[in-house]
Amino acid sequence: MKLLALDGNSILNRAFYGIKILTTKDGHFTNAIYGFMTTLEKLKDEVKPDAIAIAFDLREPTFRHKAFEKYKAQRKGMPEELAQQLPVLKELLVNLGYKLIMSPGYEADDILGTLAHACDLNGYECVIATGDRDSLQLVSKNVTVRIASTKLGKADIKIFDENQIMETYGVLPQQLIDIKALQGDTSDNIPGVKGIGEKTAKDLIQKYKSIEYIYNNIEAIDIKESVKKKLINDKENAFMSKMLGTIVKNVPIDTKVENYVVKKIDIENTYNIMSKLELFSLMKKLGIENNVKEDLDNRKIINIKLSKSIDKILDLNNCTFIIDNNESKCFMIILSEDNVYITMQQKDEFENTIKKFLEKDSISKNVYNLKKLYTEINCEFVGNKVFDVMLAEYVLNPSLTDYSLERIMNKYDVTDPTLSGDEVDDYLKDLVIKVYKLSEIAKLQKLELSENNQELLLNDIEVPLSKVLSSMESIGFKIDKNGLNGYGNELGLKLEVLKKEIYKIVGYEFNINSPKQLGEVLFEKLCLPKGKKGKNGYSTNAEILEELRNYHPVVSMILDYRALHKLKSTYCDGMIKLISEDERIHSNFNQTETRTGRISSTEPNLQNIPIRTESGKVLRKYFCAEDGFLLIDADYSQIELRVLAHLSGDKNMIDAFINNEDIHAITASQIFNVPIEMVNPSMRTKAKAVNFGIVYGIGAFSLSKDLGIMVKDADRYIKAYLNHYSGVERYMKEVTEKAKNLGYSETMLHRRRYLPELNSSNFNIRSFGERVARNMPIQGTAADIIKIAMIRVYKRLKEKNMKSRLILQVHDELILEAHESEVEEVEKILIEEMENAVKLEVPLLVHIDKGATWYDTKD
DNA sequence: TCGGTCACG
DNA sequence: ACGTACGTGACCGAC
Repeated sequence: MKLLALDGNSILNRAFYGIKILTTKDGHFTNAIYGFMTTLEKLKDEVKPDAIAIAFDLREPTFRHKAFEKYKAQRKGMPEELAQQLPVLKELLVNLGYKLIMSPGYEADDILGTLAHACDLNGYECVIATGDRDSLQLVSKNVTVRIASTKLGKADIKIFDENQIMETYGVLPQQLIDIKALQGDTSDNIPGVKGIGEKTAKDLIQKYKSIEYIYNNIEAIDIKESVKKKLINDKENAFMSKMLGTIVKNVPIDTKVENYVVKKIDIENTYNIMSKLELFSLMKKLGIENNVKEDLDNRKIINIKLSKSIDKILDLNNCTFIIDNNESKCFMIILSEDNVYITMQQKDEFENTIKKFLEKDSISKNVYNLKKLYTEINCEFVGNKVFDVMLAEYVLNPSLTDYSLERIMNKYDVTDPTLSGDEVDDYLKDLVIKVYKLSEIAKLQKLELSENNQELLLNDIEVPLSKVLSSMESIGFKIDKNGLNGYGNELGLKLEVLKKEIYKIVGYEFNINSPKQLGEVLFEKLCLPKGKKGKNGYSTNAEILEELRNYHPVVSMILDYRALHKLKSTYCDGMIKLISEDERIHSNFNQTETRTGRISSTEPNLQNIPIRTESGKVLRKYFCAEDGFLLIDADYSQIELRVLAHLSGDKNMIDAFINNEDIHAITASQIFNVPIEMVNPSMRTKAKAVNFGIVYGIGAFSLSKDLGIMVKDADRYIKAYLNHYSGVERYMKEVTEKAKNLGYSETMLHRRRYLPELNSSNFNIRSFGERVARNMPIQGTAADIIKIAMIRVYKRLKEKNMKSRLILQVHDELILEAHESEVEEVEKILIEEMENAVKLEVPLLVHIDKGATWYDTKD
C-alpha cells in the first residue's frame, strides 16, 4: 500500500497566497480552492497512491502548546478571503470521496506524523504533502515528504527523502528538531536559544547529533565560550522548544491505511458545488463534466436541415445564428426551435442573403460579436431585436478579462445536443453544436439581465452602439502621412543631438531608455539625491527627475529626450505603420474592455493622442479631414462633475451648474472662504484638483502630492469641500455602503461592476474597492451618456442621408468629419443629441470647435 | 512576459 | 501601521 497524506490547511494556505485573487462574479473567493485542487491532482499524478488522507487543523489550542501555556501559539486569524474557502473545500473533498481527518487538540502535522508512524510499522510507503518544512522531521525509509508551493498560479512540488535531507541540511531528519530547538522559529512561537541562529545551530547538531548530548557534555565539548554561555542560559527553553517542535505520533485517529482508499465520487453534489464556484476548467480536468452529461439523459434533439433557398428562413420568428465565411465557401447556420438550417453559398450571393435576413426586423436574432458581424458583411442598417451574447456577458459582468466564445461556452457549460436529420460532416456538426449552445446561453443571459434590470442597457445602448463602432472603425481618420513622417524625422534629428550631448556630459554612452542604466548614471555616477529604491532599482520617472532639474544640467536634457522619444516612437513611427492604403487610420474600438463601461481604442490608440504640451499637440496637425470636409470636435463640459451633482443631489453643486457658473472658481471660493471675485488662478487650480480628486475617491496624501502642498493643507481643503457640498459627502457614504451590501456598484443606467475587494481583509485592497465603488457610478454614467449620444447622432446623420460621419470618441468628446455643406446642420445635431442624451438635474453643456485638422479644433 | 514609464480622459 | 486618486494602451528594456 502507498498512502498519500496531505496537510490540508498548509496546502490551502500556499495556494491562497500563490494564486492571485479569483472570485465568482458575485464575489465568492475561489483561488485557494482552485490551487488546492490543482496541487492535489498533480500529487496524485506523480505519487499514484492507493489511499489518500487529508488532515486539517481544528481552530483551537493544541495539546503541544497547552503544555506550555505561556508560549501558546498566537495564531494569526486567517484572512477572511481564505477562511470562507475552507468549509467549501472540505465539503468538496468529501463529495469527491476523500476521507478528512481532524482531531481536537492536534495540528494537521500531528495527524500526518501518526499516519507516517503507522506506515512505518506496517512497512507501507507514505508520502506526506505539505506546504511547510516542519514535517521534514518525519522522513524515514518508508516516508518521504513533498513540499508543495504555488508559484505564478502553478503547482510546484519538491521531493525530500533521507538523502535529499542530508544533502540540503547535512543532518538526519529527526535532527531537524534539534536544530530548530536551538534556532527557534518565531512564526511557530518556538523560542529556541537566544543568540543562536541558523548557522550555529546546524554546526552544533552536525557535530554533536542532539541537544541532549550537548547539554550532557556541555563542559567537555569544544565550542566557543560565548556560544556555551548562551546555551547554558537558555537550557530550559532549548528542551521546551524541542518538545514544542516535535510532531506527535499517537493522535487518536483511524490508522488503518486501507480505510483511506478514495471512495466513489458524488457526481451530482460535486457538480453543483463546482458550478457554484464557477470552476469549470477544473471540472473538465477532473472529468466531471462528461460524467454528468451521461447522467443527464435528457439531451435536446436537434434536427438538421440542409437548404439552398432562404425563403423558409425568412419566415422564422426567433433564431440564433452564426456565419462561417472562409474563402469562397460561406456557411450560415441558423437555429430556430429544434431545427438547424444550414445554407452554403458563394461569397457574393451569401452577402445578399444575410443582409436580407438581417434586415428582416420581424426575426429576433441571437448572435455572438455583433460588431464583427457588421464589419464582415458591411451592411448599413442598425438591427432591431438583435441579441449579442458577447455584449450580454459584458453587461452582466464587465470585469472579465476574456469574452471569447470559448470562454463563455465553458462558463455556461450547456450539455451537447443529440443531432438528427440530414447528415453533415464533423466540421458542420461542431458549428451546429456551437449554435445550439449559443441559443441556450442567450436564454440564461436574458433571464439574468431581466433580474438585474439591465435590458435597456444592453438592448438600447450596447447593441446599437456596436453598429456605430463598426462604422467608425471602417471609416477611419485621415492622416497626412508625409507631414507625420516629416515631423518624425525632425524629432529624430533632435534626439540625435540630445543623445550626443548627454553622452558627452556623462562621459560615456549608455541606453537612456533603460531605467536601470539611467538610474546608475544619475544616482551612482553623478551622485544625485536618490529617492526611494524600488525592487528593481531607482525610480527615474518624470516626477523624480523634475525635482532633480536644478541639481544637474543633464537632467533637463534627459527629460526632453524622454518626451521626444515618446512622441517619435509611439506617435510617429508607431502610427505610420498603421496607416492604410486609403491614407486613413482604422483603430479598433473595443466594447468589452473597460470595467466602467468606457470604450477603448487600440492599434493605434486614438484616445491618447498628445495635447497637453505644444510639441505633442503638433501631432494633431497630421490628423485631418478629407478634401471638402471639416473636422468638428464636440466635447461635454465637465460631464463627470455634472453627473456627480445629479447623482448626489447636492443642492449647492446643482445650483452652480444650473446658473452655469465656473464650478472650479465656486469651489475655490468655498474652500478658501473668500468671495468669488477674490479667487485667483492659483486658488482655482487647487480647487480644480480637489474636484478631480473627489471624483477619483480622494486622499489627502495624493492631493498634497498633486498640488505640491502639505498633507495637512490638502486635508483642510477636502474637509472644507465636503462641508460645503454636504450632499456629496452623504452620497459618497451611501454609495460605498450600498456597494458593500449588494456586492457591486452601479451607474444610472444599471451598468454594474462587482467589487469583491470590498470584503478584503487587506486595508489597501479594501480601500481600493471603496474608491472604485465611488468612482464607478460617475465615470460609468458619463460613459453611458456619451454612448447614447453617439447612437443618436449616428442615427440622425443616417436618416438625413448626410455625408458627414462620426469618426472618433474620446470619452467625453466626439469627433466628426463633416461635409462643408453640412457643417451647420451637424453642429445643431451634435448639440441637440449630446445635450439631451439623458435628463439630469443639471444641464449638460457641449462645446464645439472645428478646423481643417484636429490641431485646429482646439484653442 | 513583466514592470516602468508616459500619453490621454 | 500602511500606502496612497479612477479608467485605459504602447513602447522599451530586462528577465
